[in-house]
Amino acid sequence: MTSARRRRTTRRDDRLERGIPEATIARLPVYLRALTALSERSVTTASSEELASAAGVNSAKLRKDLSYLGSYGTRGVGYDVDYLRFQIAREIGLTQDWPVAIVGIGNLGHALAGYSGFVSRGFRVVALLDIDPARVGEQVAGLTIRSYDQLEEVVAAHRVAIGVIATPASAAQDVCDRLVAAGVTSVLNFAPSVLSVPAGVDVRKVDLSIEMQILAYHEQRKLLAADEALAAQFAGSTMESA
Amino acid sequence: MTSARRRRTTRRDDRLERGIPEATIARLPVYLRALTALSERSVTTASSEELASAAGVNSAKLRKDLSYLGSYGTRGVGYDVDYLRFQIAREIGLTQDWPVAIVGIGNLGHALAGYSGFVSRGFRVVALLDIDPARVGEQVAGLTIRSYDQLEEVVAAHRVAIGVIATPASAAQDVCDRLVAAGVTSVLNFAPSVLSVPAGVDVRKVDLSIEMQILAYHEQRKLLAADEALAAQFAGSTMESA
DNA sequence: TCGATTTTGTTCTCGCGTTCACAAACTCAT
DNA sequence: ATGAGTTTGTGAACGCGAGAACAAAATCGA
Repeated sequence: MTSARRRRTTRRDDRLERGIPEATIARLPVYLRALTALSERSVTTASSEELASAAGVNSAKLRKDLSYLGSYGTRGVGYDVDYLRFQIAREIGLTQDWPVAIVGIGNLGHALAGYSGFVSRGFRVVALLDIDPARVGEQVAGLTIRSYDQLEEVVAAHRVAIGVIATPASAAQDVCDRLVAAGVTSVLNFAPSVLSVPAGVDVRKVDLSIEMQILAYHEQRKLLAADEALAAQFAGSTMESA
Repeated sequence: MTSARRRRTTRRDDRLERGIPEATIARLPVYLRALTALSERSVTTASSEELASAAGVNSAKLRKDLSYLGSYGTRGVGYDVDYLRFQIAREIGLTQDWPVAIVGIGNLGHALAGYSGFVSRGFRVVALLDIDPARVGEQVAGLTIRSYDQLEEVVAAHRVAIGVIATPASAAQDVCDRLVAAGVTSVLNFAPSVLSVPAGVDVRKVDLSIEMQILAYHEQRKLLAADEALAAQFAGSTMESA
């Protein structure tokens, strides 16, 4: 039976079983965005070179990435924009509906609840939860904020698989534990804290200030480099006069 | 002169000249956060093992990362929390003040303007800019929203080196061009678009929906894996009965 | 039908980052 | 003072991802 099932082992089969490299997965949404933009401009076909420049990557990398999904291009022609778009969307899982719950409706939670990038990609915010009784009942982005106590109820009722944490750091681990216990298996964490979760649960962290700090480091290096160049120039002139 | 300056070439000197690996830079803010948390709990000393678990990384990696900065630990003891904290902050450039301008004060811009993680790390939001005349003049997080027209003026007046783009994708490149022309050399982009900038300008992108899509991919794989396990079980039982 | 041209899919090589493992260096108890 | 016990800092091995380069496959014109 095993041999019958594996009679034709293509690269695609291989990759679906062994998994697509994480680095590739992280770029697929970018390609998807580029394809959507092209499609909106009524472009029907695009070469790897065109797509790559639209996505801001190297064309060899793009072709290799796409080859993990299968052979969806035509040599001598390029890729059919809409067809490839669908294939990538299917691969990521955007052709199905993902109910999402957001916990912590402060400034950031507010912004996330109204973020159009979610809705347009198969994500559906089904619940907003906050611990502050003063906020419960408030309308945000067409939803009513519910009590934190109803977390388990909401997760079960909507079969929520993805939870978003937008609380202060101090509350994040508790929220995470309750989400996981209620059945959530993927967590997107905006709180600046390290979460520990059981095996089988995925956590991704978005830290707004970390990105800023990385920029600060490079910015500082630019200043230092400019200083050194100036100092070297000055040292050179004193050497000459000495 | 060159030999006099380089009489003692330590690893630290090397790394400061050749630069610290990007992957390490990206983790330094995480270590910083962990150290701050320890300091607040009045912990004065921490081993690489303790620090690593607080930061959610492997201890060998943490030690190697820290070794790029210099030898700030004591063998047999560990790291002095406050001392190491200061060294990392200095390395990243957080001991100085970074004026920041935010362009696009929608939901997300609002959240960013009020984000405490910025202020507490040497970042100072000095200006909020929006193109919508209806919003200009509004008070957000203690600042008055100013007109997009004043961008150049504001950047020059406050010597803004870091610009944050929180506009829709369609406006992002234009905003970026104007920021760069005005003197900004680091851009943090929250808009879902690929920005092109001249050499010497750093861009970092934060895309809220990409992280979500990566989670969706893994979530889908979990479902597929569960399906396959079920199918295999079923196939096994039919084989037996056949 | 055939050759020229274009563009994909894949192989190969190289470099970076992660991890292991251990010597060097420090503390502490006796 | 010395040995036992810790913990850092780093050399070495390894694995993954990036990019170059090319063979395979498709189109198109004659």
